[in-house]
Amino acid sequence: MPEELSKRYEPAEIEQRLYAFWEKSEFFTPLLDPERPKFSIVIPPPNITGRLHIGHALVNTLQDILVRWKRMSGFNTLWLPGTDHAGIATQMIVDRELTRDGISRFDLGREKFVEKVWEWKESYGHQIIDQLKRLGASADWTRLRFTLDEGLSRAVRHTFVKLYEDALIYRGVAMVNWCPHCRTAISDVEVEYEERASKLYYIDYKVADTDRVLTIATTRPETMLGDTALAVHPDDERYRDVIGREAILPIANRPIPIVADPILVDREFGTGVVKITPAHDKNDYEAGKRNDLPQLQVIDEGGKMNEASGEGFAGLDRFEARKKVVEMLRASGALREVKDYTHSIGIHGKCETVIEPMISRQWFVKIEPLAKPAIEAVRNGTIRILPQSWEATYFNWMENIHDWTISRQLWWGHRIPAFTCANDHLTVAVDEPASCPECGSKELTQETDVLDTWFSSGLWPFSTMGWPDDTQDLKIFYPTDVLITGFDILFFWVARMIMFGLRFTGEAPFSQVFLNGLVRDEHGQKMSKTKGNVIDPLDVIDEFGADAVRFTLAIFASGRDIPLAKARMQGYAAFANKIWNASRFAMMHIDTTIAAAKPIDRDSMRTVERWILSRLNDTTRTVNRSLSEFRYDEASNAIYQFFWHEFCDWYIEMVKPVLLGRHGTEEDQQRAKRVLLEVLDRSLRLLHPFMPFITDEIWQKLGGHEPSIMVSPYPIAEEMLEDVEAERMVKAVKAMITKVRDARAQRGFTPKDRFKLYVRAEGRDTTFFDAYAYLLIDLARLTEVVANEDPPAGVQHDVVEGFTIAIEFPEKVVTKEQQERTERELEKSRKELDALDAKLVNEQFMKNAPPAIVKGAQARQAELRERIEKLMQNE
RNA sequence: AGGCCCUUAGCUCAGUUGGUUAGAGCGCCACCUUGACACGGUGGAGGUCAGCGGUUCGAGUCCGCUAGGGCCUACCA
Repeated sequence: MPEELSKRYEPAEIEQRLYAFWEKSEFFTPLLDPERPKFSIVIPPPNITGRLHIGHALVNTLQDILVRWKRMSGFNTLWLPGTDHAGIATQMIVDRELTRDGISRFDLGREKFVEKVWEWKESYGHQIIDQLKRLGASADWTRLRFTLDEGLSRAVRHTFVKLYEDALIYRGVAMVNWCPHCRTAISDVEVEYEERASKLYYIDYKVADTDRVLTIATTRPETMLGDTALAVHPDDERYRDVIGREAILPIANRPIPIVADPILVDREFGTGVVKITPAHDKNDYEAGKRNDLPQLQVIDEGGKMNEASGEGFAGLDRFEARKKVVEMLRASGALREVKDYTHSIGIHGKCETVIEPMISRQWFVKIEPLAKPAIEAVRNGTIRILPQSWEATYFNWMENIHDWTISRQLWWGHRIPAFTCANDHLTVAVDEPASCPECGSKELTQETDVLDTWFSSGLWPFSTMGWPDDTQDLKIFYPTDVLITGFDILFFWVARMIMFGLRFTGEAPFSQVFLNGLVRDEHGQKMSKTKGNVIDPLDVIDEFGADAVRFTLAIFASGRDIPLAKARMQGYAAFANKIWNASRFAMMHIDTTIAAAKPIDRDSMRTVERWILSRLNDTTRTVNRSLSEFRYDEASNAIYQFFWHEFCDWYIEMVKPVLLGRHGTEEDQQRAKRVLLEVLDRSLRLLHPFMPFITDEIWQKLGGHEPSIMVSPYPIAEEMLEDVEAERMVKAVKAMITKVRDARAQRGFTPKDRFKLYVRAEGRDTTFFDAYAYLLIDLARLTEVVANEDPPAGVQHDVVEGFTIAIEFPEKVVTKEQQERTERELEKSRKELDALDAKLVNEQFMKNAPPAIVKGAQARQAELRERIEKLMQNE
């Protein structure tokens, strides 16, 4: 006998207790059994600096649903969790803490600082993991990894050395994206472009030894201090005569050459003359190399003007310098014009600082040889990216990919395993060599730069399993099956994992990638603190329960962006309560446990029982199919509709007369209890991946074979449970009941008022009425149901699902609204019939349409004719 | 500039390979404290599927154009 439940579902206590139970029971840890079919997935490692936001909640809910589904479906399932050291972000946080204490990291020195960051990590780095647990994430915490762990660090060094030996990593001087705030180089993908309102300054440059003046346009006048040439298009008639001459750089009064460059200069744009600053602009850098121009750096690593920028400028911030340059130009009359101008500028996403292009010595990955097989893997279907439209984006990026700047001038991260000896010989090795292999020098210094964080996360699917060692985990769980992550890190992370995975393990690290959309607010706006529309997952878990939050995220997750509203969570919290109460009702009647229940004798079942099992079966099929296609929305919606609107609204109501002893035999009641338990049990198991807490709480009380629903088998659809006849019959009964309720309401009667119903079902077995009259009486609240008998004159007829029905109301109270509605319905039916009539005499239709469609149309035609006829009799 | 996506009920969205009467949640209106649940029940209103054209026996669904919106990529001074 199951225990009783409280009247309302209270998630807080239950969630905590159950999660502890699951974890203690080691349900999250798979077996080391290579014989069993496996399912594996790795978490997109959240930054240790992170606090669970709604995006994390989404991506981890989606993973957990998949993982719980697969685990219950018999797969030896591993969800491998971990965190990312997040180089810049973490360093910034600890930096800020130091600033608060009045010191800088430079006061501490590198070693002490890194120690400090580790301390910070120990104190705060697990916060996000605890928060994932609140969501119900069933990851195997015994395998928790961190990108800076010794094991993963070794994998990183190993990779670096391999790539270096294969000449795919090189050190070189090039123009990179430099963040003056973080004082480090960053890669192309880390630069975000923003449209900003700015100014376009037109500046006059005098041509030496002539009267000519050339006007150039620039958005960055301060960089003119580093100009080393002007450029025009070689075919531009206007400027042909000045090519090869010199221009005088205003302010600095320096002569600079005027060169011809067809690549840099667009004749149509601006004045057709361009200033060239090879040290502070990507295009100019290239143009400088083409034209053999000197590179004059005028801005330093902190974004301040340096000595070379000239007297009065050195030490000035680049934006201050801009103002000063403009002032001076204006004063000297060289500033011809200033126009408003909107253009996109590069920003460092982490700190919002405007990127300064700089020439510096960095480490790079030669990416093309890695990209090629990665493109091929997606092209030939080894890896599928879903929704598929992302594949185009992937190809577009991979085919135009640039070398990857992997060195960072930070202290927190994987220090590049490159060593330079006193004689300047470079050695790259996994472990620090005792002496220089070339000259034997013992004076070795390690490269101070660290690696881009994404370099280590790019190895995540296999570094976390123990690579480069040949471990059990790798043998059993690699490659993984699916990767679920946000589309915003397709380039940062997914592409790099594919490249590294193929290169180092010879296998694609996963066969499917599901990219989920962005969580937005209810009006499709991006969530942001300034807009005040941020939904904090921890708050809503407190408010509505983790199950409701998960379900809300799931029911929207089709791969598109998710418009999230608290109202929806409230709705699904209500759903949880509905589940709770339906179970409560069931438990009031069920007198056995799942484990002790006898198998159902299917032959003895009545139509409504066959119907609900048929519906459940269909739902089961939909859920399994949808989940295999990442259609979380479809899957969750199917269960929701089934549970609430078929099981609760209809089946429970239909079974009440039997359960409460108003109808049927003792045997009927026993069977009804058994079916009720069966449907509840299977529904809960279907629901479990979406709503793990409430389902387990109830299910454990129902006494299953296993200690928890999460280790019980997931339902699969069975062919034999489909029952077309039962579905048709119940559909008709439901329609009749609805019709009666509607007619009653339209006439202004309340549910207490009971009437007599006449049903005409020509040619049907009258046992139908013996079997179902009680349902009509009970659910439609009738006095009696009379079969195949004419009602007294004046009683109105209607036709429902092939049955003619008539309700005997005490008097003909037909309101105006009622009359109008009937007329509207009649009109609609006539229109539809006209269209059908036309269709069915159309030879083309009869010839081309499939027989089932034609048959359907004919049946509909017959029904409409009868309905119109009956409705007209009423008038 | 190139690419991708979107436009269906008041709001937010589903709608499989074209096929009977276009659905859901919330919101709205009316009624109901019926022995699981008022976080509930019952019934109802509400849509020329952005517009135009085409293919087809048949188009929300396929094709083209137009309008509006979003996203991504790109070195436009």
